[in-house]
Amino acid sequence: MAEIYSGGQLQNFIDGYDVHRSNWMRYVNPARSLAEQNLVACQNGRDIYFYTIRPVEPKQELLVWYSQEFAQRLCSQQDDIKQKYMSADEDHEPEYTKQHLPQQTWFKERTKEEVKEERDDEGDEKIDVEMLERDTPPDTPDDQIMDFSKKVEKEEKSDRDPEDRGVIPSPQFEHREPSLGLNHPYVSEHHPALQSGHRNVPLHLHGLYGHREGLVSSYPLYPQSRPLQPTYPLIPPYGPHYSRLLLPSYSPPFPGMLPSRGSLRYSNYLGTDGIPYPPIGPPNLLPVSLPYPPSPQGGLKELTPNVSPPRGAPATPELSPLPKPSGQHQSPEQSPSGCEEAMNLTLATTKSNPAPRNGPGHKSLPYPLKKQNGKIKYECNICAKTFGQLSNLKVHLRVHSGERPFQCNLCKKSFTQLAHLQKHHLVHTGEKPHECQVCHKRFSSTSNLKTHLRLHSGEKPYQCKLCSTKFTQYIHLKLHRRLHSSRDRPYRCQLCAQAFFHRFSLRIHQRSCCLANAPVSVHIKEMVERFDASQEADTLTETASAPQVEEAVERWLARTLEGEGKEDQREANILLKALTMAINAPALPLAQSAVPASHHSPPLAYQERASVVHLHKRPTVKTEGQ
DNA sequence: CTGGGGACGGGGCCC
DNA sequence: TGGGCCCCGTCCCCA
Repeated sequence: MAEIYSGGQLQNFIDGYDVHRSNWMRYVNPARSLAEQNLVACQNGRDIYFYTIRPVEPKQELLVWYSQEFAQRLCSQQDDIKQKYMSADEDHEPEYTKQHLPQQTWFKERTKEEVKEERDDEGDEKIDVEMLERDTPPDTPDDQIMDFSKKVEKEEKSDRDPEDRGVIPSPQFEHREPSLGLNHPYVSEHHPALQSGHRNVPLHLHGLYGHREGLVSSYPLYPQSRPLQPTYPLIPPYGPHYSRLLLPSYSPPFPGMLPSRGSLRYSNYLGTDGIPYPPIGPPNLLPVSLPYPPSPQGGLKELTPNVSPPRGAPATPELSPLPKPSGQHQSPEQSPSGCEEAMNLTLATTKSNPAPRNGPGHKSLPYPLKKQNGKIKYECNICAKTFGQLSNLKVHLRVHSGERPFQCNLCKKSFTQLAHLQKHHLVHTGEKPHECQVCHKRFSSTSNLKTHLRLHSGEKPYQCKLCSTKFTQYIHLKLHRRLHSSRDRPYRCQLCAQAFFHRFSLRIHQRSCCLANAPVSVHIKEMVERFDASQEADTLTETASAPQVEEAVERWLARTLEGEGKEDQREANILLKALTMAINAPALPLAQSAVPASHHSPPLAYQERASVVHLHKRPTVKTEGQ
């Protein structure tokens, strides 16, 4: 039997005593061990459901696992029940005595006697249903739970013969079929709302997670729309099959994602809100289908959380973050009873302080605060970077700590942010949500789409400052820059150590800038450098005459400033004159290079105009160093 | 070598 | 407080 609570009030109970009114669920055996379990009972609204936590092969017995302690508690509660009967409301006491007292002893009597007659292969514990007290909104849509049934139905078509006790074909878990819930045996005919005799039944077989555990009060934390949560400590942390088959409607969107770095510690992730896993991404990002390779981590041991997730946490931890590297582990194997111990650990970890954090960024909490422009800034104590919000800083700290809590189970890549993992998953799904409105080519990210759009707009924001070649992507500029740096520049200035590809470039450099007033000749110096690396300069021989160099400079300037505005063209002409003067200036003996620059300054006007050219550079063009 | 696309990292900001 | 979304930037691969 099971009690159904809503809003903390007992609404009804489900009694599977009468075999003629009960359905198959009353016959499901308890598992003898956690590993044997393949069913979990849960409450949705007024109904109790079983759902599978691992694939169930044909003819395989369905087993709901209950802990030893739970069974003992159930038995010990019989005394409590009797006492409650004695003190029950007078209006109902007679009916209880008449109608329900036999059911109180049912657990003991039936499990040891009646059931023995019905079944040959029984264990000692005979508990049909786990009692849950989930305060599920009555209007919770059915499709919010157990959508996996549809998948299962496709995969397994097997016998639905109710007489085939314990060997329950998966389709029988189809939640849309009312006859498959545990409510069916009795509630339809004996619903307390319809039968006054069943109201306020003082049964308190609360089970593992009754009020005495102090956990029920956390349920209202879940939003109304949040679907049913499984009874967590009864759910072993199985691998991929588990995540695929279970409650996908509120499972993470990408079943392939399993935290696999070490063992799971939900308490670390839960924080204070009790929400056991990250919200699901937008529906349009859900993969249509996913390959589902078996977990390379193997079986239960590797995937078993060392600390059970808090009650109400989902059965699917795929998108839960990986454990922080600093926590202490305790595997279920270490505990006398993995389930109960896990529950206790959960309680302890959720109530106490989280595990201390190690590593950089975690030492000097609380985070240092700065005030900038009247706003509080949170400063990273590693790199001194400031953030407007503490949450941003916390995410940032993962950069220093190396923590990458979100791991893709398909390729084992891990990420610092869930969003990155979600974006990454598009690699596996092949989904490309972003479409170019011009050519309708699709891209997986907005960034890549934006880069692509430059092809249509002609925008080339990255420009080489040496040869003025423009690129649509920065990486192209960087690769291009290697061309300049990889070549030998044999002609080096004795004054500033700047080297040039061409002798005439060095000559222009020395006559125009190195010997000129430094503040105003910087741009000239840069222009000479760019010209030196240009294709126009490459076409010249080292013995080129001054007019030839002048002509090359003219061509280069024209090409460089092609498409620029009139103002830039005018400035280019002035710059050309400055360079031309330098080209045609008499050769300076090297000894004169030591002469103070002011003695050899080019006309001031030229230098000033050159600076103007620099100012008129288009801001959208990013050259090196910008 | 250039150009194009894919993938990913980091951070800002809103809710 | 943390998730979600968005943006920018960077790197890699390949034609």
